[in-house]
Amino acid sequence: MGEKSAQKRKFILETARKVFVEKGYKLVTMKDIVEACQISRGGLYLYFDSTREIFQEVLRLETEEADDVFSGSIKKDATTGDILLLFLEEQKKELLRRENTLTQAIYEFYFDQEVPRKENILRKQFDSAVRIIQRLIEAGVEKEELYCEDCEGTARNIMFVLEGLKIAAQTMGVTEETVDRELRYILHGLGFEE
Amino acid sequence: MGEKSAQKRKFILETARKVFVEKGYKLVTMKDIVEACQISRGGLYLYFDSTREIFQEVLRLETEEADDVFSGSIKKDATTGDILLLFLEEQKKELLRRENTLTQAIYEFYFDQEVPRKENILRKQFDSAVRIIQRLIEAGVEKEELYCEDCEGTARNIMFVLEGLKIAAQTMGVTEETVDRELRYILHGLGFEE
Amino acid sequence: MGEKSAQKRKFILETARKVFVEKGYKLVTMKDIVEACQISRGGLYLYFDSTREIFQEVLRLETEEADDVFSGSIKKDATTGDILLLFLEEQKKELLRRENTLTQAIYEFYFDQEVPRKENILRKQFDSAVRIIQRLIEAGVEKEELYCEDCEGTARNIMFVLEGLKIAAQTMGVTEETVDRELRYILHGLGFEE
Amino acid sequence: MGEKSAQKRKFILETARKVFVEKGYKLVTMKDIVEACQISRGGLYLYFDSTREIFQEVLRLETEEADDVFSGSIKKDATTGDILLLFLEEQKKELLRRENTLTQAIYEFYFDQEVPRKENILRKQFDSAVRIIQRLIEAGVEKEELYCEDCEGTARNIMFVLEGLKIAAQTMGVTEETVDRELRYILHGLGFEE
DNA sequence: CATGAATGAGAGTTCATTCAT
DNA sequence: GATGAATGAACTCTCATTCAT
Repeated sequence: MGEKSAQKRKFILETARKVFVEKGYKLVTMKDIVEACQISRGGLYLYFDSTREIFQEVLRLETEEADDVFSGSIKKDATTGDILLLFLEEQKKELLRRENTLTQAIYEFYFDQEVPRKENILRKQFDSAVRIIQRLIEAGVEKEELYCEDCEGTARNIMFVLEGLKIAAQTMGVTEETVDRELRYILHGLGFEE
Repeated sequence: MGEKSAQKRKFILETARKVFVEKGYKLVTMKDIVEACQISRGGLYLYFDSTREIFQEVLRLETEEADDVFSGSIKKDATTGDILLLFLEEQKKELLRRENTLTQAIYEFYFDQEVPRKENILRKQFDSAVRIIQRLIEAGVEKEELYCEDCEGTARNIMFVLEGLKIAAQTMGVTEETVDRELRYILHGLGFEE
Repeated sequence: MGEKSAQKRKFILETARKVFVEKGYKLVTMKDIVEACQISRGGLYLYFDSTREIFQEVLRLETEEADDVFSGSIKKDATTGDILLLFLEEQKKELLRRENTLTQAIYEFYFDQEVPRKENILRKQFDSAVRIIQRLIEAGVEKEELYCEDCEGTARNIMFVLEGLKIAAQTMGVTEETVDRELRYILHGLGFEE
Repeated sequence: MGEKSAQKRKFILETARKVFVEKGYKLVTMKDIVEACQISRGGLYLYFDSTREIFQEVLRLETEEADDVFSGSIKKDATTGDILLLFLEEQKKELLRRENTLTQAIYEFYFDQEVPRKENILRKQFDSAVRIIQRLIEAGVEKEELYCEDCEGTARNIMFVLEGLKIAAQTMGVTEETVDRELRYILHGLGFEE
């Protein structure tokens, strides 16, 4: 595939992303994507064979960028607590966003697939987030900003709460207050004084 | 559309439930259900007009039974801690079950729908569970079996963790140890000694 | 078939008539009639086997009554011209009525069927009307109220104009003025002074 | 829906025309047309969305051609009376034709539709025919070939007679003699000597 | 590479007709 | 007689996928 192709491929993925944001994963058809991209029906097949393949690529792009964003926010110099707060704030924003989010599509995708554990991006991101939080907490404990008995357990617990909030936000609706209250609960458990 | 044979209606709903367990919500077709029920194409339409309608009925049955189960387990005489343990054990079983669970279908259904907050069964069940856990904890605190500063907050937090575990189980896979570890973490936070 | 049946049969035909008035002939289904009658699906088949059969019966009733009406209006004592006027007035009313008329259904029915000439009610009515008009004109000529060279030809011509007006009313729309103008044209041709 | 192949579009319309000739308008299905055209089920939908749309296009073609034919026959040099005769002869042929005529379908179509007066092709053709006949008669009167008091009224009357003959031909059957007699009646009224 | 017409499988839906009760 | 549940054929419409250009 030449250079031009790479560009078009990118364009398709970006456009398809919008479709997935709009309709989730399961009900998206090749036709939907063709129409969104305004390309020819056959043209799409030159690049991808199925919505599954397209979604996987969309997901790959998504997570690559996500990693960038993450490391970006961490590079800033700040106290450990600040970083943790920043991270949680970021999660909150993501959580509450109803537009432009792939969340539902991602869940639907993983409902459908028997993805080998190792290749499961959702899992990889979850585990990586746990590790980061754990390190943040450990750093905070060291500096005596935070209190924590079982840093790994706490980190994991936080992530499960965030997952719980995320799915709740998508299925039952969750207000900003609810999220704030949960975050406060978590921080309080860490001996964090606002 | 009258009630026709209540028995057949029931049969259809039970059979459709299996289909939803198998395929989730979004990709289930009337044809899938017709075939699973081994009834005629037109026959299904005597009872229901759409998969949406069928799913809602399946859901109603499901939650009615769920309520029964819940109150059933509470009737037993036991210490507060035991009841809480029992409840969490129940949740764990439910969580880890990959067969015969409507979880994915329910999530997909609520992804799709703009359900008014008050009619959102998922939400109602969540809120009701929070209240029950809260009462259990309060009872435990009174009997000095448990320790807790903010019972309502803790109850809600527990439920979000459970939600997080549930969606994680469906999308990234979660082992029994992971669930146990999480439950232990929660119980530990309540000053519960195993 | 007992008495009760005859009554129900009548009821079905009267109700079916409304359906044919509403939808024409070709697109009426047995279901339409069942629903309009509020009887059971199977019940209708005890009386009739098809919409075709039902329509034929409706038509029979219709024309029987029509004959009555016709002879009724003729019984009055009046000058020949008055009777002719009365007849044309009646036709005009019928022509312009868009509600409660079987006209379209009848046309559709005869489009569909290869009805033997002798059994064709439309034709029988047409011919009978021609004869009546002819006699009226002849009577008028005798009394020197009217002028006419070829009474049969004129009578037939009048009927074709009326048919033309009728179909035009159903397909292109025809105003009262248009009908009046035509009737005046006809009467003028007969030397009729208003 | 683009224009796709104009040729195939044309082919579909021509084939569909035959179907409408055969079955009228109301009972024609997309399937009928698909089968007549021997194209694929989905293929037809690339060109048209409904039988209604197809019929409208068929009708458009039909009337365009009709206009051509009409102006064609008028271009010939001939006495006014000859042209009128020619026109009526044409109508007669059309009237008596039981094959290859859209007449029934057109009537059924207009039964079904609430077509705005201005867009009603049937009406437009009727009105246009009235004007043409009127002009022919006027020309004939001028040349003293014909006699006529109210040329417009007569023209309209002729058209209603023709309409009456047309619908009679489709519903009760009309012999050639009947038509001839009627035409003779009309011509006689115009002082036309055969 | 790219297009878009064409195909045919498959899902939705309606209804005539039958039949057990 | 009467009911209405049940069946299955027939239609509508959509879309994944292919292929000639």
